[in-house]
Amino acid sequence: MDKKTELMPGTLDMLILRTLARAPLHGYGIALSIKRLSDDLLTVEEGSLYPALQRLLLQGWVKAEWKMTETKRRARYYTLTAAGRKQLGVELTRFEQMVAAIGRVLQGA
Amino acid sequence: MDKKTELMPGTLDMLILRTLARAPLHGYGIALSIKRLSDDLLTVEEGSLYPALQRLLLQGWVKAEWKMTETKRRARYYTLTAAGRKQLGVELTRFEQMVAAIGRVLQGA
DNA sequence: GCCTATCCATAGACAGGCTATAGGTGGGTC
DNA sequence: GACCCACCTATAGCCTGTCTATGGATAGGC
Repeated sequence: MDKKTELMPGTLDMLILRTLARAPLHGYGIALSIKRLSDDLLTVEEGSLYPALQRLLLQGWVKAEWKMTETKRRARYYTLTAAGRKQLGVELTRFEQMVAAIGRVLQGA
Repeated sequence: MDKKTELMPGTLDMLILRTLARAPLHGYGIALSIKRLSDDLLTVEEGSLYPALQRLLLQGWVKAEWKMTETKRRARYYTLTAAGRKQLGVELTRFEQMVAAIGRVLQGA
């Protein structure tokens, strides 16, 4: 009955890449950043986040290394690669096109 | 390698409801309408369209009846119900919120 | 007689997000 | 000392939704 998705399917990779384009971050930090910037409207569940990060690693769009956080915890920091930056561009363009196209259909030109 | 989706997942039901809000149509006509209004950017495959229509029927958001087209063909016309109109509103609101939220994340407020 | 556009519909594959679960640490409170 | 909260990673299995691949049928044009 209730459509409960907390994300727009297909946009998660783009959101992660965009977040990492600002600065390297660990998974938890990425989720927090997205949540905060969206005023709590977008919530990235762990079960979505980590598989997504695995995908991005496999594609070579991000790389990862273990570091210590400021709070002295072990955490895996993800960094955008050059390919990742390029991919981000592709996805941004596609997203904007899609939204524009949907807008035209909704509008009923 | 190639992200090939012709639609933004999760938006199809909304697009169909919006299309039917203008006038009752058969499946093929719905697909054409969306394709044209979006300047061919959004293509609704049959394998997506008919399952979607079944969903909408089950939810009671549209009803269907067999009629003849202007070109003398048997075709199943779908009409928006009151509940469907309400649902369309819900989905439109949600979509706009989502897009706005994503925009904020991309922007990096 | 054939081809294209029009029309319906389903089965099965597949991607991606969600639920549920599991485990570990630093720092504060009672 | 026991406990809880915030922090942090990760996986298995489910579910929803879209795509691919089929299958079938008819009207009209060439």
